[in-house]
Amino acid sequence: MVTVTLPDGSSRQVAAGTTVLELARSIGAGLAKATLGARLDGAAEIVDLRRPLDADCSIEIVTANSEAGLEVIRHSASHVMADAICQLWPEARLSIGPATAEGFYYDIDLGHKISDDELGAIEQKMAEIIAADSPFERCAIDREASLQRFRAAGEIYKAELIEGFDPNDEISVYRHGNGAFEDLCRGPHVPSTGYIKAFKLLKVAGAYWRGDETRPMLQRIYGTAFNSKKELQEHLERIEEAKRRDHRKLGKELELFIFDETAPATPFFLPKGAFIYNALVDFMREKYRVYGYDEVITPQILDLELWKRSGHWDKYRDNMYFTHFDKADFGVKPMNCPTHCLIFRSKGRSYRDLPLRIADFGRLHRYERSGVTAGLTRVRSFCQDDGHIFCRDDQIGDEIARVIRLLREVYQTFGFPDVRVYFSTRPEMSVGTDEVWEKAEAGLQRALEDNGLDYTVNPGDGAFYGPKIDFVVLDALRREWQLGTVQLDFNMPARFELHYTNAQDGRSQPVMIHRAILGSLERFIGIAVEHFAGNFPLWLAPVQVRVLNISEAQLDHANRVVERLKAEGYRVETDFGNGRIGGKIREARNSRVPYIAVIGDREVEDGTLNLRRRGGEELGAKTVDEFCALLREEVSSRSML
RNA sequence: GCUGCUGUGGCUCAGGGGUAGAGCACGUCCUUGGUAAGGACGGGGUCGCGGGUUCAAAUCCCGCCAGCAGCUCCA
Repeated sequence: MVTVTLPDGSSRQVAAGTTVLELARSIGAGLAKATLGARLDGAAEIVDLRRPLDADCSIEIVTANSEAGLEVIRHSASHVMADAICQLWPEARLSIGPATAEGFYYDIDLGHKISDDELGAIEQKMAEIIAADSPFERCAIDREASLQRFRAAGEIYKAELIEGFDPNDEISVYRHGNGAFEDLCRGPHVPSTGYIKAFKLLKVAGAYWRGDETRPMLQRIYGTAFNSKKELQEHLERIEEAKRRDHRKLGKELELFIFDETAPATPFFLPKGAFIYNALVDFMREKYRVYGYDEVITPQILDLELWKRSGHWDKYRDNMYFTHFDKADFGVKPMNCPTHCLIFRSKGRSYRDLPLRIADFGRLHRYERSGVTAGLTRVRSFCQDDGHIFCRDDQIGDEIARVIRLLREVYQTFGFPDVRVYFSTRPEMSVGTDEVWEKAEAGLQRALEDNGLDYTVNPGDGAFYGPKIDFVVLDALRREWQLGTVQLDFNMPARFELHYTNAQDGRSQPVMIHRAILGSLERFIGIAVEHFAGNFPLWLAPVQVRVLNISEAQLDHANRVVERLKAEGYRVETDFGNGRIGGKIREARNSRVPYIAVIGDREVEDGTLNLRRRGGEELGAKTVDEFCALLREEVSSRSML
């Protein structure tokens, strides 16, 4: 007998060798039916429901309704898809096919290029396999024998996978369709193909074998699966909603920005987009006054010597633009930090001057490989809400805490309450000694812990001059976006030989904290467009009010109202054309103006505006004074209404 | 950069070896209409760029450029 402990703390005695499924059945028939596998002793991996329980353990039964259960379903769906593809194209060679956060994919090597139009045929084949409801069978196999077999079958990817496995681990394959389909796999899988209730194939794209761009490119077929048709439908609708909110589409429709072939990956901000850009800068400047930053303006193009000193020539050259004139070479700045070091060095500094916080909205240029740019979220020219803090060693903790406070305050304003934190350590391409890096990494880690932040470590993902903390927010569609960053740097100050006079009248080297809150304004605007679906809060909306007339009879009055609103500082647009009110309302709504004000004879009569909010909410008649008071309050509170 | 796909009026897209189409937008006129599209008429495109095949290329082929979905890389 073995003792199994259930999540509620109770325990049961079962005969050794009892399977997970049998245990579930002993608890209840309903549970047994829903069981897909189990988590033993809190392990990350899930075991098969046919796994015998040989020793005492704690067990958590995994059902389809849990995240882990969904993963099992998706993983099984990827096998079914692979089976379908192999049936359609028997020459296909399989590599890997895992479940992902949103669905699953399978990377296959196939001479025939699968087009999106062929996904339907694959889905149909999958539906047949699912309808057959054939059991998934697990089978442990011998390492050497299986290597031979996979090699003989030309399954070079599977063979390579086996070669990489720990020789002590058991190797297994899963079969379904009465052995017609077999795939190297650790499992677990659903009991039979019929458990896959709702799936959909989404797209096909290229992916390098093992993510290595020097290795062959395989075809990756993406799909998703859910526990029910309803959940699948909801997921597909989320995808549609994301498409509707795409900032590239809305940016064009709302006339925020354009792109042109003559400047790849570099936006042209139209008046409305430029307004938002400037409003964000103004917003940060307001915060800077409170948080003690001094703004500077620094050169765009600097002598190559500077970039050699900073380390950019060595470690960042591939991302930089260069130019040549007056018999000298120059680099276009990809970062502001070196110029800020020059400012620090421009006069003698005392420990009393520290921390020195410098902010810069300078334009940066970074060469990005052609395939990686996208809309505003990845561009070649951008502006960060950049800042560098020069401080003493003993001020690091306070300064980072301050940045985190500022960051939270800013994210709150935009309705990004959930922030995920990533801690990135020394990358391969880096400057400085091990000792300095250890100190910097320890410093940041302490700051994370002192500020009570839960974080995930990204080993080797730091900047070339120092480790960093990245702040990732979740938008209205629960998608992750990286915004802020805090980087601790002992290297740049050393390379620029920065120093200040300490209290003992000696020389000390300052520490440099690189930080950005919004990240790049370009990316932030792109994210904000999608987050708000173009419905910017009043303070950020390029146009706040659109005034419509019913007929020409109200023109004089309407013009006076518009002048009054403009005089009060509001951004007002008019539609005094000869269309009908229904059409004007429709256009105003599509333009996502926060307030629509209608003026007809009635409003002229009693000196009011007939108002409705962007969402459709009718506010009825209000005097211009009342309306201004309402606007004033909504703007000053930066309401998210 | 790699794989696949795409490029036709301002926008969304149809067409496809024989002198370019729709809807929306735009302009003019009619209409002065009370909360999601009133009507009529009209202007506007060397079909991304360059080469090739052909009697003839927007259409087929090649190259380049740009964009899209991913991969790899990043704010």
